[in-house]
Amino acid sequence: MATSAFSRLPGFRDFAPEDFALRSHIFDAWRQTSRRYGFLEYDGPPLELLDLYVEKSGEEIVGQLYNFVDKGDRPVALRPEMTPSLARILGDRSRGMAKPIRWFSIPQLFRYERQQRGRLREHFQLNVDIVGEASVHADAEVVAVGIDALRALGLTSADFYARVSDRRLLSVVLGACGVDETRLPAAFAVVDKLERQPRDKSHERLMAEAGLDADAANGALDLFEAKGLAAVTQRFGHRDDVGPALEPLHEYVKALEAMGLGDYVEVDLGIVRGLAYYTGIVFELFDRKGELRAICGGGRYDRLLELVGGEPLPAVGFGMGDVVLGELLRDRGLVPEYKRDLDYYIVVVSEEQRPQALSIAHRLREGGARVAYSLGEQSVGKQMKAAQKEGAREVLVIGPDEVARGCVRSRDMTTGEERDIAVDAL
RNA sequence: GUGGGUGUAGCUCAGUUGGUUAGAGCGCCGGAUUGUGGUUCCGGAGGUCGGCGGUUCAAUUCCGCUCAUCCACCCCA
Repeated sequence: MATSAFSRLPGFRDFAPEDFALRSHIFDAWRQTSRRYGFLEYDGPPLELLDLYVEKSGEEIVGQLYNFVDKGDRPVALRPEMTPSLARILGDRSRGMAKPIRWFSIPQLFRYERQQRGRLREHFQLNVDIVGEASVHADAEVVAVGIDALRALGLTSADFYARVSDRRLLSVVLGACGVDETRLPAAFAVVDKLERQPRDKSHERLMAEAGLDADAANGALDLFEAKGLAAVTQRFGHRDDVGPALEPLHEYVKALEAMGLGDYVEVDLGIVRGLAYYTGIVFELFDRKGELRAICGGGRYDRLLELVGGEPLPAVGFGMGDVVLGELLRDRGLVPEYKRDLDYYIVVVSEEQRPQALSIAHRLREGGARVAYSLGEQSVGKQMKAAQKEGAREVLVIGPDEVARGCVRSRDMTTGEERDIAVDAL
């Protein structure tokens, strides 16, 4: 493979028109869906102070950031996610804003990691957030946007589904299983890994890291493998701590069912999500075949705004990346065929007619039409070929005869039909 | 960051058990067709066989390193 002296940085993409078409297709669906729910679009700078990320995720995340010291000696980083920026932006102005705040954004995000399928060093992510509303209906609304954004791209419940959990419920269930409060973070980490490691390994870790005995660990694993809320309700529903903690998820699922999105939702307490700032219901969208990484992930983060120095406001949101989504659309044959599209191609028979051709082209363009013509001197046959390649729907031929008669010869490129059109009628 | 697979034309891939000028299809450019596209036919351009080094009379082929890419791990925004 011939490599130019300036190769593309690993994990970064070029978007030639064919690639850009898919990107636009995805962005259009994201924007239209978000707006249908009343969300407003915003953006922030791609470069932020490093501390914004260290603050909420801890020092260790720095290893995955594109960070450097700028010329003003400020430690800065390319944004790896949007939520901290959102929290910062709102921190400055949320006090004066009507609640709930419904905002969305499509930022390009960066992370310095080894790339793999569905995971690059740069991607675009739809971020949808509701700030200032603690009701579970905000949680339901947000996940509904995520589901509908995918439906807008032609995906159905046969292609993907949401797995939802609630960290508060998970905490009390683990407590009921016998996990000591101080061991909860460790237990969360084991639960997060449940699907990616064999059961006996999880069992071992629950004992070693979460402090459970063999029976308790088995009981907990049975509970998580059962999915759904039934097993938890049956076993712990009567308890004062677990019983009430089941309510939010029940209401959440009921709301989504009322929207007609019940087929898309499955309760699965094994969904934890890595980020430390989530405080309540969390969810991830996966392809049904389980071939790809999570398409989307989010949840409630009621303390983040305060943490970043803003007004204490409850919040819920998600991020949906364009990379995994693009893979899924490709796999399901849902990428629209790329085709060039032009309203008119003007064929100039000889150079004497070029001024008339330019005049017509300009008039048509002012009317909003997409118009092109050969920029060099070429045979009519060549120009026809070019018109075909550029996807022209109609060709306007202008030669000495046409000029003499004050018309152009129009050819419909689909039917091949030709007719004269008076120049004034264009 | 760790381990493994892969790397031949713009794209998808043949091929070379180490031996003169490395091939196909698609795409691109030109011609048949100097006032009419799609089809067809003919022709052409395009490759330091990812890079560097080693072994050899000879390396695209074997070896080492490196880079890129893919998979698993790690991590997950």
